[in-house]
Amino acid sequence: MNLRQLAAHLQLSPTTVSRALNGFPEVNQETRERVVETAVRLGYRPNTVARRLATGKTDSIGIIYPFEPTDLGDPVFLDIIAGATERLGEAGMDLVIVSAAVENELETYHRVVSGGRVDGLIVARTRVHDARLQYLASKNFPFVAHGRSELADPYPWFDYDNEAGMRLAVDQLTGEGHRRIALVHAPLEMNFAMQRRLGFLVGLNAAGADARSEYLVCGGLSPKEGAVATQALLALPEPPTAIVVDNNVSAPGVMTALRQAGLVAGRDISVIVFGGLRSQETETSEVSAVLQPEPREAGRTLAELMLARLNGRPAAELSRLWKPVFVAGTTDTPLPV
Amino acid sequence: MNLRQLAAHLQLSPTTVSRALNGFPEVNQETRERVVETAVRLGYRPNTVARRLATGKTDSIGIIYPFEPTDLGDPVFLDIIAGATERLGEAGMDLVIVSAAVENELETYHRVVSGGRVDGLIVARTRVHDARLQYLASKNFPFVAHGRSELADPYPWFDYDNEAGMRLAVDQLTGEGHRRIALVHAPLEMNFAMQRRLGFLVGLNAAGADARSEYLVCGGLSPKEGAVATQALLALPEPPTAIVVDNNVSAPGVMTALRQAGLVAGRDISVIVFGGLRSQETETSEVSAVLQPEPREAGRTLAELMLARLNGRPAAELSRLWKPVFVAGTTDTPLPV
DNA sequence: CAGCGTATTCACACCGCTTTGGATTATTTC
DNA sequence: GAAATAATCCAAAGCGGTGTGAATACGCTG
Repeated sequence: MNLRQLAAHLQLSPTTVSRALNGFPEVNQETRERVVETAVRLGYRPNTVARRLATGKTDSIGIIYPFEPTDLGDPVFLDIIAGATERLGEAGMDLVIVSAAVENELETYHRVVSGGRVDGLIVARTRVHDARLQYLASKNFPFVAHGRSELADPYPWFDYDNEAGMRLAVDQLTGEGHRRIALVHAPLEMNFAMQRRLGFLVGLNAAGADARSEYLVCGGLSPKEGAVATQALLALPEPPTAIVVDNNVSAPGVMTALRQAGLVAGRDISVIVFGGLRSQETETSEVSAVLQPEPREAGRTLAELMLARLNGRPAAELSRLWKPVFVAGTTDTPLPV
Repeated sequence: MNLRQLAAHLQLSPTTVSRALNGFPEVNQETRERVVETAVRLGYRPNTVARRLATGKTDSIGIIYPFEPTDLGDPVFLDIIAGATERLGEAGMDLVIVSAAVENELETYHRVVSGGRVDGLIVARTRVHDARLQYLASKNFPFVAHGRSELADPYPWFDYDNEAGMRLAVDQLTGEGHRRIALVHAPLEMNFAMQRRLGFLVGLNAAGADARSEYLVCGGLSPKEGAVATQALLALPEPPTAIVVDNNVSAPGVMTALRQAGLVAGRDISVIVFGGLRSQETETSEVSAVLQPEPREAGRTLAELMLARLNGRPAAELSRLWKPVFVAGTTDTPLPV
């Protein structure tokens, strides 16, 4: 049942039927009712693809996520997807997830953009210098960045206040007397890693502590790398008394490494995780954490920004910065004197 | 840069250019090379939507997921999406995620199917009598079910051997001497819940224990409901000595309820979780679990079945049953004599 | 009653690609 | 050398909608 058939059935032209269904003013009220009634009765639904071709809008926005074959992925990613899907659904749009191998990520962006598959893209895990954002900006293709980046012109983004968040963690630890504080951070090409690192250094400095270079280790973005980095820290001649992990993907690895070394977090060593651990709802020992509130809301916000962008709102107005909060757990304790 | 322009540039007809790019035989080798070379040089990419309209294939398959506004979702869902996206990406297809409020779920199916948005659907969390599957089957619309269901004709599905898996858990507990074993199960309209419940009853029976009706409680599909169900169990005049949780969504709630009651799993009460807990990689106390291996592989398998189905393989051949395994943790112990 | 504005409907081109059914050469066959 | 065959290429018709400009009918004015 397509438009032509429906029109024939009604003894009307396809044009009029289309108008009637899409609420254009220049159609007789009586006719419209007749059209709508018959359409419903015959179960007519416009073909999405045809409409897309005609209008040039795909009514779907994409997210290209670099699924690593090895790691477990970002535990909040699903929540973000859920929130975004939900908000987009309210606007009648779909979310298309495209998988990209890390090595040909940019190629995937080219394909998706020039293939006209989606009206806009959500870009996750921004990097300090992000070729993806630069590409999209140069093509003037609508996008929303989940995390800021170095970019010449204003662009829509949603981010947490990473520097302030990290300050919360460091201030907590220095307040407890810690001075030998280590940072297990994500690769520094990630924008959030740089910002959090900055907050870390500023926080240490404010407390009159010096940042030792051997305490700044990269724990990648996987549990395994987090574990390796932690083992290196523990093997130092003078190991840290506290560890801050700047992301929740490698954090499980950090915890595992500590456990394997026979250390109990909160007793033998203090740990604070930026982003928290998903597990904490289940366990007796809760990880002290800097939390971004409501990952699902983050997804909704990203979608909201996207929709606003597609409605032509200027990019300069489209940015949101969320303040993380510190949530006390049992894994940080004052340094014994 | 569209096909027409590219053709004009090459002084060829759109037909020939299309043929050349799509590898049809009736085009001169020399011409083909010239076309391909120019297409690459000019950065031509066919418009996905137009191609879809012309061919009638959307090259994307959908998953309609009932995102609950309240719960945290299925922790393995992301892995499944990741696996499916990955496999579909290898075949040049996209995964479209459509959000559906629970109340108008079926309406969403209607819209997506007759709107011609996708070539096929993955249906998650099948129910014993599943209106969604019945609808899709009646429309002869390609789908793959994640979990079996009552359906007249053969259909493609992927599932775990729920009954056998539950037997592993029950046999473990009865082997440890437990007789007062409770089951916190998902709503019984879910197919897996029925199957696991069956395995539970059969297992108890095989051990000569009787299944008390007050030990069979519904823990919904959310941590909160799981907690409520557990509290009810603990409040019984004769509380169980062991609990099996049939899903990992409400399991965190069960653990929380135990903790709040001052009980330590593995010491005061035994617990086995079907599906395991995501947290277990981080904690010293590991939950004893019946595990389905590699959720990411499940996603790949679902995609694989979908592709096979779209290639016309008969539905009868398209089913996969995976055997769960028991993974010992520290939350189950022999009953003290 | 010619003239004109308004309300309603329609014919047709178009979106960008695929595909069918020739058309045009070039090559082979007898 | 004519006919059959193969190799290339192309015009045009979709796919199923939307959007533009024109046609038709009606009522009203002067």
